[in-house]
Amino acid sequence: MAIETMVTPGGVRAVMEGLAATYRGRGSVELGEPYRVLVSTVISQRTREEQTTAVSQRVFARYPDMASLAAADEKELLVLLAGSEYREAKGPRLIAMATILLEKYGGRVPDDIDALLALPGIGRKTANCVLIYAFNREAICVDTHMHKIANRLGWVTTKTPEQTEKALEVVMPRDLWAGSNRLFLQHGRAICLSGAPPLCSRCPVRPWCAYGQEPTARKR
DNA sequence: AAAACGGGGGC
DNA sequence: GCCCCAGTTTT
Repeated sequence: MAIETMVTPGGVRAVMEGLAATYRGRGSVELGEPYRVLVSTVISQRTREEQTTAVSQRVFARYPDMASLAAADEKELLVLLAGSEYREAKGPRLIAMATILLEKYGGRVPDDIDALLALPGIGRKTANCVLIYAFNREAICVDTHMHKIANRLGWVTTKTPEQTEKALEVVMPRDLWAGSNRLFLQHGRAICLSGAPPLCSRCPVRPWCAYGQEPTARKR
């Protein structure tokens, strides 16, 4: 019979501190220029970090601002996007997005969740990332790693990332929101793997984890 | 809520 | 060749 562990803000903080002590950045948030944050975050969708960085550098070198991206040739952009997943959808959406922002917002990135969500190619994950890294806002950006790990820890029992976002808003102390995504991303890549069994024996927060208590790892 | 979308890189 | 991967959109 597993020990029932109530999830509390204090318990969440303990785990977050364990992750912060382990991973790069320590849970701090590095801000960036809004245009670059927006575009690189779209590029990062379903794409590994190394490829995101490489592709973003190429795109920024060719399209340094909103106006140049709005005026981009689609074929040319598609070539630069090689290495980013779903590039054939992202290319046209990036141009459409930049065009809208140029016409309706003077080329600025809106500091508003609903305005961001209304843009083509922008969902909850990307919109919250932009609020956090471009505007230093307190938001929770739930990607697949965060969704998976929050469920494994036993913090939430949710089916969708949006449900996870809402549930975490309740149990996670607000000062930890913005930096949480980076920590969970690194943890998910290094230890708390998606497919194969997670590497629980090397996990810095195993003592607090529901999944880590199970005698035999099973998929979840 | 589940399926479609769709390709580069690592093994 | 096979499988995985910082989601978004459509059914």
